[in-house]
Amino acid sequence: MSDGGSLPPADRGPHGPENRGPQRPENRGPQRPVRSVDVAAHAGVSQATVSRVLSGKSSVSDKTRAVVLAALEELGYQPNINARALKTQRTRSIAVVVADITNPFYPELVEALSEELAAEDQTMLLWNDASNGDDGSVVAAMLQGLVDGAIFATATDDSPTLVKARELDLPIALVNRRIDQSPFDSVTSDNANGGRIVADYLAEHGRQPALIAGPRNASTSSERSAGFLERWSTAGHGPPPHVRYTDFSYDSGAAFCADMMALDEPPNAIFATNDYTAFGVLDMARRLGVAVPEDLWVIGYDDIAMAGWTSMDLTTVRQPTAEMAAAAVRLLLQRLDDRDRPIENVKFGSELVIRGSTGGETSSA
Amino acid sequence: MSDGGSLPPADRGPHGPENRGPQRPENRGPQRPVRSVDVAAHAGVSQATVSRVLSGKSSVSDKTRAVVLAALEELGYQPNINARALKTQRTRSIAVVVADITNPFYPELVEALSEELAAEDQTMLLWNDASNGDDGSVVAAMLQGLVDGAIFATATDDSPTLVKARELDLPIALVNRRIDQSPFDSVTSDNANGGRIVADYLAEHGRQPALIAGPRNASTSSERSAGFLERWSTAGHGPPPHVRYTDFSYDSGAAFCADMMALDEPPNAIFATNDYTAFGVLDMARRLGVAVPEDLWVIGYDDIAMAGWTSMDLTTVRQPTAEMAAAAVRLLLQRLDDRDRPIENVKFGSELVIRGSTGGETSSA
DNA sequence: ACGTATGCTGTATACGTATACATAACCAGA
DNA sequence: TCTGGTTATGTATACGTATACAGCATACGT
Repeated sequence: MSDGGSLPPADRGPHGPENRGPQRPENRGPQRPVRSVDVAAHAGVSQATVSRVLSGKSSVSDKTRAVVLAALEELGYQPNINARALKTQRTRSIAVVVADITNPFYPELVEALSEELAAEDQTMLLWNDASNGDDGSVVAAMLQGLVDGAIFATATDDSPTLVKARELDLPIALVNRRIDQSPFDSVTSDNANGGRIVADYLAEHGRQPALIAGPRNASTSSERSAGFLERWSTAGHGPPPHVRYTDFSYDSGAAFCADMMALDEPPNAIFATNDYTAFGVLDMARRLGVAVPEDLWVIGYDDIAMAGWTSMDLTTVRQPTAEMAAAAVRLLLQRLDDRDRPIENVKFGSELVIRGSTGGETSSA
Repeated sequence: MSDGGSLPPADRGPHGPENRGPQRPENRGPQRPVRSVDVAAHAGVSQATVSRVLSGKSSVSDKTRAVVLAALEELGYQPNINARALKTQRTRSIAVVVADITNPFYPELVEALSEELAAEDQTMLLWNDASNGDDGSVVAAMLQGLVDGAIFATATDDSPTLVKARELDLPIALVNRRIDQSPFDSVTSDNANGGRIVADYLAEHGRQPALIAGPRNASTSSERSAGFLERWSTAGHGPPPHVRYTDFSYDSGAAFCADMMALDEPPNAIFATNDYTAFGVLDMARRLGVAVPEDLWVIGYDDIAMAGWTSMDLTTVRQPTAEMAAAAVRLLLQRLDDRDRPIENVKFGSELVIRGSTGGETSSA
């Protein structure tokens, strides 16, 4: 004990000398936070012992533990996250990267991720970034120790960020989309099979579809359309469909639908590789007076909540968003614990959900 | 100089003695991050000088600055955020608290907040929490130094979190909703006037409306409905409307519409205090075969993107979400710079946007 | 009795940065 | 030439925590 006494805070405030005198009833601004050393003084132990009680990793006698716990409670101790992170090199924060939070699929995914992370006592930092973090900010955040790892929901095959992250061997998990030859843990659903299911379903009912997909460098888009097109051609379901690769937006769906309906021989079904785009298709059909499903079947992918709305009533392929989010969080946290574990690629099943935007049941299970 | 030499890293790795020998082409795991002291050694200056160059707050000779900048670049230096935060007591991180990210109004708001914060070089931590952070996690995050401040998008009058935050005088800004006698900076739109506009518009066209609002403890809900109801009664627009206070959900809108249509004398207009709920109203009308706008006018509030979709085509009151987000960020950052500045309550105007869910223009400007 | 193992606790230190303080170099004015 | 004031830089320290290390007490075996 070199410094006098053992009173908790003292005159450490920014106000100068003393804070004595009659206490004002007003708030005097934010008090100086109480530190573990204050708790230690209050409990009559060393700071190290307080730290040991907090971490629980080291042995402390029951009596001491009780005293410390009481002091923690009484002083309302809150650990300084930054000091802890500096010392441990762990933040318990995870970045979640999403390209477009206004696409309603992502709020659902983000909500699930958020819950899973909270359950693991992790904090979520949300990157809503059209460039997918390709400004380098996500990598920087990891290198700067802002976050321990990142979950990418909208990875693209050619993402510079992921190239750099791979070089630096940063802990990253992909969810929803994966990338080729991925050196990253990933959680996806069986997109190719989802595409096949749709192809079979449409062929079974003698429909001649068109396809609107997202960009080719997104696995959700490429796998769903590849599965769909491959099945369509190899199974001899009919003449090749019109195909367009764009983005995943509502507007693109609307534009595609308008273009298709303007053809001499318009398709009588449109498969969109995501629900949000399918809504654009539906809305344009509505505007053009094209009857759904009589004259046009519409199928989406994801089964977001809005797909079940009366106004949409969209047949779609469901993927288990919540389970996928949980798996992604699990994979990332496991990797943080063991950087050398083998890469794991989890794939969930997917399932056709038939609603009013198409006209018939399917015979296959 | 007490420690030998001035080589950057050295044998600080977890691998033991030396890292010499023929370099392996494989990645050797994440390299030890380079610290300011490494940069200093590389540049032949002291760590303090590197820090001065980085902060720019202190004078450094042009020559030294150039050398340091070159070293920073060459070594790919990234500052350790936690160490910096520990020293400065500033994180440059802001919590954004939202009750339900799947309500499509919030992704739009969050996106705007995210952009504004990024422009100010702040990181956004998203709290998606049905309890509005009332588990205490947001307050804890601030006390623990995880974030410098917080923006609440879904404040409620009786929120324990805000009570505690007030006691602790934590830097918080409210956006979208405000609370009574607010000791917090806030940014809202003129909700009461929005309600009045809707009342006048409906009366002008001889409609007899019902009202579905969110909870009473949300200012958006209470102010919009109060403005609406007060104007309706004081202007002698007609008999008092049916009113229900629930949550802001789609399902509540649908349920309310069903209940209203089951009345002996159903209203021929429904005003919902938010778009998301109005969609539920619209969808139930569609399901029940009630013609909109012929038999039922529907009006929402917020003018989210979906309100403009063909399937919704919803008349609504627009509030300037992006501007509000920008103002909220500005207020919070100003408060962080000066904790004693007077509370500021910014209020934006709002404007009726007439679409197909109602049948006529308005005569008032 | 001794020595050794074990459990508990305190002391000292490190994490990486920002900055107060000291000091040296330089320059202008007399 | 000396003095006083800048400017530029280095040295030392603090932020709050976790933990290696050492020391002490107790328990246990012989």
